Amino acid sequence: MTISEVSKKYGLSVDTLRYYEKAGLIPPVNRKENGIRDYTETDCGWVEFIKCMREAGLPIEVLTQYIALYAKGNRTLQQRKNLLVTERDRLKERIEQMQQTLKRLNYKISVYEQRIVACEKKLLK
Amino acid sequence: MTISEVSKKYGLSVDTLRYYEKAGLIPPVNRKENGIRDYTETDCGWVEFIKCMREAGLPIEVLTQYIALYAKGNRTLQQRKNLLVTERDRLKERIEQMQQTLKRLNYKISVYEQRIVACEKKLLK
DNA sequence: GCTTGACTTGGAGTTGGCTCCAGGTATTAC
DNA sequence: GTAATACCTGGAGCCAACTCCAAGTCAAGC
Repeated sequence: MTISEVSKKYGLSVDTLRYYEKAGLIPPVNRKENGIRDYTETDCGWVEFIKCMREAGLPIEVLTQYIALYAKGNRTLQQRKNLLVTERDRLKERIEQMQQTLKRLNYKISVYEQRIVACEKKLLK
Repeated sequence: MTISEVSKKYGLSVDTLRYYEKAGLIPPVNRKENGIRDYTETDCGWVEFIKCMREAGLPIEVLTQYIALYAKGNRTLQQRKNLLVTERDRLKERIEQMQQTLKRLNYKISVYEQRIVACEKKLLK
């Protein structure tokens, strides 16, 4: 799979895909003899994973670390797990806070609705 | 209340507080004759509100718009409500996606736990 | 009356995360 | 064979959101 196909498939620009690889967010992508990227299923899997994690707000630095640990093989299982736990907890926190804010926005909107109705009544008098 | 007191109270740097005001994220803060900021309860309320919205990821530009509409008075009620509804919907979307990612991380962590246990067993043999 | 410390401003600098560009190579289409 | 197209690289540029800095004002304490 070429880079532009992967780009379309996941909605990431080719620049972003190359950037992710250079930055070590995904393991080095398979190449053809001429040096052109030829994404395997596995490569695509990484792209999808990283896209998902980035969208949830995990910082690039952390993901880079994760991939670096992954590259070191089985002896980093525990460290990788710890990293994921830390990020999971962070994410949970953020979600909870955002849920509070969602409630607040909903309440604020309902107050606006009441005020708008009240305003309209006034105008009709 | 001085800017440094507000800074401590809400955990925002004084630079950020001034930046927020200059950028129009909060309405102009009350001043003493000598030009020094003297935050009223109302000013503090705005700071708290904006802090909350920023933490939930609402962009500065949107919040600036909201404040600009607010400054125009009652005739912008509907527009302000619309803006809040848009942002509420966006936020809801983001939360749902993050919840998916949270699940995924939890699953991934559980797989790691199994693999770590398996590894330890192997070593004990 | 002079130092200290908290405030003021405008503007420059930084960070994270892309995004764009110039210059080059390789394959395909005519 | 040459033009178009898709890829490559290193590095510069850009945007959002702060963060820092220099130069100045002012009140309080010694």
